[in-house]
Amino acid sequence: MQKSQVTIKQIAQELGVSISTVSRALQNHPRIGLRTKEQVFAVAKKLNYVPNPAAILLKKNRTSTIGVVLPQLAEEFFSQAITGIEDVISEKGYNVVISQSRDSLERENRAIKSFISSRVDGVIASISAETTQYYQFRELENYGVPIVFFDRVPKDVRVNKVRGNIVEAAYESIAFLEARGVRRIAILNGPASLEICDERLMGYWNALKQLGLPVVQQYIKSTDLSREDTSKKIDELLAMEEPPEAVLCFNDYVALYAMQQCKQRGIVPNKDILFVSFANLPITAYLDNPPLASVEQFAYQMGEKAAQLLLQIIDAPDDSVLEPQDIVIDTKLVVH
Amino acid sequence: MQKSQVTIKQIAQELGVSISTVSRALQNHPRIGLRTKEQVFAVAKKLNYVPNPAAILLKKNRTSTIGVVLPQLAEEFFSQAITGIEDVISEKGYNVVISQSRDSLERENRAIKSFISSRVDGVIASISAETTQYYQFRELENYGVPIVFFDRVPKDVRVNKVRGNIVEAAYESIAFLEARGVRRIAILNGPASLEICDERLMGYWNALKQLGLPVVQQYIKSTDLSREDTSKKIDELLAMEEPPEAVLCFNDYVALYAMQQCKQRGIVPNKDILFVSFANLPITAYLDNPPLASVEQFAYQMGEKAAQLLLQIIDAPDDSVLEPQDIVIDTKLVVH
DNA sequence: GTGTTCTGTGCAAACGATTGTATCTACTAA
DNA sequence: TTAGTAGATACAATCGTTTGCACAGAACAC
Repeated sequence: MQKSQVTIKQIAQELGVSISTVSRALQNHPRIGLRTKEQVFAVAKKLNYVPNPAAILLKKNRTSTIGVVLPQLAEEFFSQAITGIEDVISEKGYNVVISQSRDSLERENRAIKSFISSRVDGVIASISAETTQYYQFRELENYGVPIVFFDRVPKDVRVNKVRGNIVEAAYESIAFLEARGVRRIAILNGPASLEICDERLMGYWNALKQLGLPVVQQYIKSTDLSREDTSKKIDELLAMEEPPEAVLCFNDYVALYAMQQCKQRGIVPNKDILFVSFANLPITAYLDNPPLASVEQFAYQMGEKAAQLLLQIIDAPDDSVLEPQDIVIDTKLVVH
Repeated sequence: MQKSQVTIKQIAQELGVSISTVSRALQNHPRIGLRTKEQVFAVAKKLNYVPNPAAILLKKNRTSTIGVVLPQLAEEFFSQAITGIEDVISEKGYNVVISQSRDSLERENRAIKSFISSRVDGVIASISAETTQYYQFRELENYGVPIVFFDRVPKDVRVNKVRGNIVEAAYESIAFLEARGVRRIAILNGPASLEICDERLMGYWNALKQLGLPVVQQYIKSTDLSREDTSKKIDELLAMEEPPEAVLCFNDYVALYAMQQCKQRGIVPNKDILFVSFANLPITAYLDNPPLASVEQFAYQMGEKAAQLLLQIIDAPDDSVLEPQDIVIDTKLVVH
């Protein structure tokens, strides 16, 4: 039943040439004659030859596999990004190994360890909500595995990043609300360890100042992205003496959690209190009462860019020193 | 910067023993003395030794990698299933390579080819909407790669399957509607090539007969799962002289497409026409007007079972002949 | 006829681990 | 004392492929 492994040895035997000739022929080596090449290809096809990746890896030290670690696939943003990555990478003959951290540092570390032992050629990562230190990623670098971060990129470190223009998007969101006459605006941000949270805050801040809106310290909340924490924080906002008229949320999930909590408190979202968020998930199109507006971050494109950058680094000659790149992708505020 | 690969050879040198001793020590071979073992482990740890998977594969012909091909990760059902698969499989030291077919036969075939050339130890698949023939999967079997299908399993073939109890779920859904006094019930099914579509139809059919509900040929529609086709089919139903009072949909996405189309036609879903569907996606919890009820299919559990079955087959001794298994997981109708 | 330059091919040593068999030492039992 | 045995380790072949080097023959110029 089981096909015995076809090797170049068998091809060589069948043709009465040596295995080195076969190997070179299959690689289109210029020193091999045209006729020989044709014969080799014909026999290879006939025998259904599939090169053994292990042997190639052993010689070339390349797995043609890249590892991706991200919070969770169930978030459409990430599954779209994966699709972008896959499209770019599979075109170049690479495979993708995916691991979900589910926002747990421990899972993230496990994934990285597994990437090291399976010898991936590179890693694309979007860090977990718990991640504040990067020694585990440094470990990858020690093994010479290049890394590109996307969306949830670490701050403070010189690394390759692909991310949305969050500062501007946040600014734009606030301006959008201000144009509607809203003045008291809160922010339900994510964990402070993420650079993209700083950026949201910065855009928020800038906008408040430049547009002359009131800056209230208690309007600024950060959550660990869980439903529970989000509910708690929105409750705090609602309980204030002067609650905000609008909330800028870290992403659509946070907005949905918060909006549900509002409903439970008898407050009608987007009427009594307005919501604007990030991600612009396709599912929001099916909501009767989606966030007023959401920042489209072009996840697919981000995945593509990250993959392209990674491949570029992998393909760079070993002695070339590459400066870490910081690619910023423009976002777009979509009004629902 | 780049750590040179640490090999057992270096460990051997450091200790002044032979590489075979090191190899056996690392595998806890009984023939190696306790003291030697301890020393080997200590040095391995010190040098940060990571075994080279290629070399092991070359000898043992095992990649410790399994391939998963499914329609799309963005569907929460599938990302949940992946999570179940990952949890089971990573515990046994396996990796997962994921490929999305996006319901295209060509992409599915490409994924399988790539699985063959990367020598995965096994494959878990949920077939694309376009798939009607299975020769590409047979190809995998030719190479001795075991396959387990889940949810979207092929029909007519003797293969390993893990699937929901769809016949019963469909029956139950119809009974649920009948109990509410509904009599004219249509079905918006998926492509006929999928066994799970047959089963939906069978359950639907059985229920209509046993409950004495009218059987109308034009009430039975099948779609290719796309938004366009779904809109077209629901339009046909709405345009009938005696349109159905309720529609049983292939899954929540189909239901959402259909419901949106209804709205466009000025018909209020779940009031003018009722919807019941499959999948019970978490996102429906955020809808103001979700399908009236949805069949929970326990995707995570399905993924787990599929992974367990696959590992069991992989671990079975080569000469053992295994009967294909058909594992059925109970579903549950969740009323919203 | 001798050297030079191509072209086309083969030999054999890697890559890093596993594993059957051989070897060496020390100890026990007769 | 000596054969026998068990324990600990080493040797070397092997997995499938790549690749530097060697080599053979043909074509060409002088």
